[in-house]
Amino acid sequence: MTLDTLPYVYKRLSMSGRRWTSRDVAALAGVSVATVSYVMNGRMGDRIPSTTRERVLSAARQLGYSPNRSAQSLRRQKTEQVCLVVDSIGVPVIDQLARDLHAAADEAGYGLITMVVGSAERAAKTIDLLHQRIADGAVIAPSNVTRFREEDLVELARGGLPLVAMDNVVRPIGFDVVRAPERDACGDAMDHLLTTGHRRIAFLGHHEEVNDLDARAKSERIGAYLAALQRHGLETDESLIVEGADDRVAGYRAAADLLRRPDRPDAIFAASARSAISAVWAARDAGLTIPDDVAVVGCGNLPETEITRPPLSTVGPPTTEDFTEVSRLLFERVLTKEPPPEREITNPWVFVPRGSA
Amino acid sequence: MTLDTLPYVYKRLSMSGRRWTSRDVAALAGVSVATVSYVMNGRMGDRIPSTTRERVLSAARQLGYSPNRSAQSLRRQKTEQVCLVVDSIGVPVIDQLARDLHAAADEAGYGLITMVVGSAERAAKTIDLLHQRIADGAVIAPSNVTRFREEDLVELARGGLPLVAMDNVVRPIGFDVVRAPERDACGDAMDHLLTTGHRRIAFLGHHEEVNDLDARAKSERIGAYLAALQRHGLETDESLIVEGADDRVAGYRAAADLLRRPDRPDAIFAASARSAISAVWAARDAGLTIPDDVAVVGCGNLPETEITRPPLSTVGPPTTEDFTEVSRLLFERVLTKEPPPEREITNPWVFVPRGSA
DNA sequence: CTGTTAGCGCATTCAT
DNA sequence: ATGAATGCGCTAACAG
Repeated sequence: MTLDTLPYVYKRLSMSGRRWTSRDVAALAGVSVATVSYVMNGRMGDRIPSTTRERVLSAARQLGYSPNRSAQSLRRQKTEQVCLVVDSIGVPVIDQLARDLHAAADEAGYGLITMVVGSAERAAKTIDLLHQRIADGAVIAPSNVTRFREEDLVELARGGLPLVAMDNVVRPIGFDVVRAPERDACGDAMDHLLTTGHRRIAFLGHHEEVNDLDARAKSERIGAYLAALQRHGLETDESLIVEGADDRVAGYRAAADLLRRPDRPDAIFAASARSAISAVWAARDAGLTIPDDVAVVGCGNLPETEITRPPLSTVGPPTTEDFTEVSRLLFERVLTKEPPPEREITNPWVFVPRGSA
Repeated sequence: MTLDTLPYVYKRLSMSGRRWTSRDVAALAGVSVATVSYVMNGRMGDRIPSTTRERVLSAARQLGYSPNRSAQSLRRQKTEQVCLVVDSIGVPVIDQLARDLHAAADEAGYGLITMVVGSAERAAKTIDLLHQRIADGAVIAPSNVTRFREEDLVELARGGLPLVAMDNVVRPIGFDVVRAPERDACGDAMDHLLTTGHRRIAFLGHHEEVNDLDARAKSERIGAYLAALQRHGLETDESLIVEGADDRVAGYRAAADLLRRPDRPDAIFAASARSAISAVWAARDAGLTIPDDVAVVGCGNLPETEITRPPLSTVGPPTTEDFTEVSRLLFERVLTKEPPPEREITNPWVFVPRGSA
């Protein structure tokens, strides 16, 4: 039976943009929808004779049929998708996370959808979508811009959504938490700078953490910076703290401005690796020697730290970033019937001196 | 009526991880599911008395109810999500695209899901998901790694999926196409290099385009490079063509290697802006002067081009990258009943000399 | 103003 | 080995 022999109604429908359903395939193949379902899902192994199977497959191919995902999800009570929630893309560490999670999803036969949450508004919307079961599980990734409230995550988990949060603040209540002890490692780096004689240390920060007092208190990086100054009996010079200097261009401009000043800093502590790299360039462009004239330290362990001159000293995971563990936690939750106990993992963060400080 | 007064069955269900449905809310509020639906969707404006509305809302809040997205999508025949298909994240131009599309989606009340397609396998899977109507429309973004076949896009569009493809090859058959005439602009840049006396021009390329002959023929950037050499009567020196040198680290290493050679190139044409920036660094680290010792040109107009020394000459859109047009095209298709005619837009690409060449 | 009802497209028991 | 029937959770006619 070919398309030409179809009743009129089908031809009409094919024109009207309506998509084919399993019923259409069944009709064309001369079988019932159940059989179509069996064949499409490869169920019932050999219980369907290959002639029938072929007939169905051919009918499906002819119509360009593919099962409707919404209907499937509704019926199966799962979407076979997991969701990665990040607050911005283009940050190298996020890219790595996406790659690792993607690999795990592929292996489990799951899809990965990424939601970029750049504002509180979109954060709320994303929480909502997660409640609506747009995915079978989610990784909530580190947030410099937006922070998710613990209670929202708890509620999500209570609703049965497998969840892994990468966060240093929220407690693991019904979900897993992966932490990175940034504060101590940043403190080590600051100690290093201070014990090697640096007294005017500038801070290149993210957006909100510098001016929003509440955020500043919570941000481990600027928190460690401020605490270290205090610990060593130094006053903080607010003019050395720059807001929104976490990307490459802003970082370069901020560093260049700082280094042009007569009372220029003798060290720069950058909250991102990208701005630290830019600071290295700004210093070199200003004719300064690193680390003698100005020392530079960044946060985050990018491969790029090894192609700067001198190599960039950073605070971060001891080796390269790796999120296979996070992915494992998520899929353990997603794939098992009974949810595992809440887990709390702390990944190492250390100060890695490489030459720029 | 509070949770305490619920029949036993409900309490049990609340423990078993089953999620509440509109029926549960209706029961708790003492109304019908229709009313719940009306209230939840804000339909029937004032036709629902506020007392009833409040009762429903309160019941929903009490149960932590939110409508099941799969059921909603199935019933409404739309997901209210659009999909951005990219081949990798972490590429600045993609980030901008995501931002612009996100803005448009927000405005239309749509969600944006991003699918990262790093391999042919995942490309096939993504096409499949699109067929399964995981979204109401999609933007297929420029692909250095994976290229989508025209026939796949055509089939998708024939199925009624609003589609915008950013591609220089596929024809707009049932969908819109946005092009960037990279070839001519790259040719201009090469002409500039060649007419200013450069004879040994290296090429830093993406992965496949260098070694896969078919891909090389299709890639506009290396194509323009090769054509320009030929046009000016120069032989191509394969040892000056480097594969997989499109990211920052690989670009740096490749450029450093090239510049260390006794027969080092007198110019570097990079297929990405990131590798061009790395090439600038490599040249400076090698003690070479740009553009006198070695000229550098990149592809793609990043803000960063203006913080290199000297500023990076690039091939790309005349101003900064902007994808509001792409977003507009998509949502015009998504939001209108009758699909607009196929549109084919060509965005300008030019050679912008800035100092490095 | 609100309840009843009929599907949306699919997977799955239960018959045969 | 296959078909008929049921319902996943929701929306939207239609009735009242």
